[in-house]
Amino acid sequence: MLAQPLLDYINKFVSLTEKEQNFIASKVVYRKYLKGQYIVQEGDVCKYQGFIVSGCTKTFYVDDNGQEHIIIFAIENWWTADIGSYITQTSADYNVQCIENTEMIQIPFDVREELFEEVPKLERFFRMIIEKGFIASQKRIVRNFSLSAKERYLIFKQSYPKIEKRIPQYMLASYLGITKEFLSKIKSKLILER
Amino acid sequence: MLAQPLLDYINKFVSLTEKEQNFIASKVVYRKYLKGQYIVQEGDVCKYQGFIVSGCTKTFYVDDNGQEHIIIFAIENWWTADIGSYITQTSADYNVQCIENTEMIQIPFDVREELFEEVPKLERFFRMIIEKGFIASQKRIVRNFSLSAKERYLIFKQSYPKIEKRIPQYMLASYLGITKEFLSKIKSKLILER
DNA sequence: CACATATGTTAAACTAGATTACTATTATTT
DNA sequence: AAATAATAGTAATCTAGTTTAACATATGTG
Repeated sequence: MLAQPLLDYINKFVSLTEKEQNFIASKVVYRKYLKGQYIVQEGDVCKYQGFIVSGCTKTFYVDDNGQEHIIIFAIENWWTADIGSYITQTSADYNVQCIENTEMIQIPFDVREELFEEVPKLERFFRMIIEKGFIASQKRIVRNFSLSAKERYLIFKQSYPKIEKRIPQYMLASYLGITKEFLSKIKSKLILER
Repeated sequence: MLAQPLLDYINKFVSLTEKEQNFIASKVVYRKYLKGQYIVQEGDVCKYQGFIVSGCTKTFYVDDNGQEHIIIFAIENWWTADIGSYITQTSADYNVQCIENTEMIQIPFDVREELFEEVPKLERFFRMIIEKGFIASQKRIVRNFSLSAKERYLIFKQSYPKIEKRIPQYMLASYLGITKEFLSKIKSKLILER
């Protein structure tokens, strides 16, 4: 079944009955996107929270000077959305774009409440998922304040070696909050140091 | 009743029955702290999630150079804890300290599951609360990347005028991720510009 | 294949913000 | 009221990271 990867994932946190699994499977949407396609565009309302089955997305923000700032990458078994826009159904601040061909299982906003009502365990599941996200987000704020760009680069490399190999350097620079030129400098220095 | 401010707050998100309110009230702990007291210390396990009735706390991190980085302030009707430590019951990365005499209503970790079991609505409530926190945290990451220190200062002033008036400037500088000297420079420039 | 478009590197000049160090106010305590 | 500690301001010098601009190398695409 197309929803299986999502059900497997949820079952790691709460245990679903057969019936609950079928209900969830009947409400979610399996969908494929091509590299370059947008899942959310700034200004639109984010209609789906997406669970990535395969592929990779970037969530980014374009500032007043036209500069792109990548907030987060997402790969297999991660969630992706403009969560602020999705939850409050207001216009999105961020863009979500596929940087590889991507298969997702989406939870449309208009079935969300229905899912919670029919499967209250999902309240718990999503609470746990978002707790994880919040903790990671706070850690990132601290790191951005207390670590140098070089240290942040090394931590990213160590934490997400899979992602580092899949994305172009200029996107990583954007995620780290530095220019691509400076990332290039960091890398060449690190090679010399070895 | 001492738990009333918390019950009122929860009732804004989900509606509790009399019985549920009594149950919650019987499980939470009302407590007073003096200015300067620690609620959580780095290395300890965070035992409580606290709802502030009155007062003000700062959550901060001390980096390898001994520098203090304030992650967040909390005032009346806000929650405070090292949420990562509390949820996973592992040792805290952060310190939470009162910067005013503070009254709190605390949810001890060891009654948390019991509360969720007896009042499943709380799963929903805490999901909603943490969603809000996560969205704010993401916004802060974006701002730190795309805005200058001056802009961040002006946004803080505008967003939390109450907090700005209650805290010393050097703590605000720490929260903004700059030195107190540079904040002083920003402020004097702003005065000249007017 | 050739041409375009996306990606990566290097280096010089520049700037936001840090560091250091000294002075000026406020609070708090005795 | 004097003394001490906590808070705030100023200014010179320094540095991590930016900007600009030129060049190099992939990778696709008609």
